[in-house]
Amino acid sequence: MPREMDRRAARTRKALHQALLALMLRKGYEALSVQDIIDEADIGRSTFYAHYTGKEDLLRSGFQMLREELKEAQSAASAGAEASHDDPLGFSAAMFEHAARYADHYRTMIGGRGGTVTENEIRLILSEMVRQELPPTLHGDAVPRDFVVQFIVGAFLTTLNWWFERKPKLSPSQVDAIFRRLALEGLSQLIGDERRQVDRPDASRDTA
Amino acid sequence: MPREMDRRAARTRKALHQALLALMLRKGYEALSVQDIIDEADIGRSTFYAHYTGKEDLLRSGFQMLREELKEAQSAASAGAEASHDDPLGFSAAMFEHAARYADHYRTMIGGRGGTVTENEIRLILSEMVRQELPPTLHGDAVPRDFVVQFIVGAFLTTLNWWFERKPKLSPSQVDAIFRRLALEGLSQLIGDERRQVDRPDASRDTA
DNA sequence: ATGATAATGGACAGCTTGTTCGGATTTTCG
DNA sequence: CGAAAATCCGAACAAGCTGTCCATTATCAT
Repeated sequence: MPREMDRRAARTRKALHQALLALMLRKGYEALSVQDIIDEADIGRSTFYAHYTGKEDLLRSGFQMLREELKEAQSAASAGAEASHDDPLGFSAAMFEHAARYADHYRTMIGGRGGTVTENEIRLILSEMVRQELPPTLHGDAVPRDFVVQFIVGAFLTTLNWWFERKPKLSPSQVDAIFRRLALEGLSQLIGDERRQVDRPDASRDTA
Repeated sequence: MPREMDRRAARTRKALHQALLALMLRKGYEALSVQDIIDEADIGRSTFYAHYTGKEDLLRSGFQMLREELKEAQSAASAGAEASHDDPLGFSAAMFEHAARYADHYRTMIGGRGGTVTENEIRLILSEMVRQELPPTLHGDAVPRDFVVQFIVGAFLTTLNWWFERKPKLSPSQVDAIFRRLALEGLSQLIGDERRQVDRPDASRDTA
């Protein structure tokens, strides 16, 4: 791999990435043909195949950057609050921040537009992040560990999708609050179920 | 729509549905061509287009049956336990039973194999079911109603996918128990977070 | 500037799609 | 049973996409 890339190559790749992003927002990934991409980017056919093996390759390479940056955000977040195992979803705020900054990219990945490949990819990334944050032991063995991971990742994706589609005006921290409320405390509190009326921990733990 | 269908037409459609199911289990939906389907079903090209406008049409028509049966299962479940608003996820057990019976169908719809169309379709079906079961008012206005719906649907799908991919031996009721544990009570109880150690309601409510 | 290197655009064969025929076959109904 | 009606079939089509090849052109290092 060439550490420094020819300027032409760099420009070509950038153009392709931009074209892909724009088209995915418009038509979704699956409906896209290589033809569409090179038309949008105004790039020759063979040029495309000189750089990537197909649209999936192009897509994946686009993830690389996001993936690394997200990992950094996680590190930063769980380093700040060393209480990683105390608040195992502590990095959720950082994640929503990151999503807000790259809203367009996330939008293409999540919900209908993304398609199978994209969905899988982001699931893997998030899964690993969650797995790291999760404490080594869970109370009781009733709920398998890998299920918990999947559950959280699913909740992330659901939240992101709802955010972008329904309430794009909400700030990352607002979304994070809603997410945590539901994922951490569960549905019982929200739903009828008066009996359990939960003597809630009075929510005055610390700052908010 | 012909109330009674010509036997030949019925056979053709059945063959196409079976072919689609088999191929989706093998290769997934997106990767499928009409060519593959008619080869597998041993049906002429023009015959296919005489019945359906394309593979998506065929797919959707396959849902019809499942959709109706699932609705019935829901009705039955929430009729038995009239406490619909008391235990708003009371039909979850019925849903997992249904999924177990039509495991092959569900398997094609969920997780990688399904593709975008399928995923959307099942999301819609489940969303409506959940929306009906949800009580008219939620405690506090912190969490928007439609978000709760999406959250539950997402949890369903996550659970189904995990079940099929990782622990296909589990019984519907076992899966349901795990699901309810996480969705209703939330993560706090499972995860470190010793402080909140929840004075749990002693779980001796009534029958189980 | 000049040769070496790499990106580029256009053209190619192979495949899938969706449509349109006429003819063969099966079903339905009298 | 027998005829009319409906359905299936196979072939052939234009159009579109895919992935590869090669000659041309632009950039890089010296």
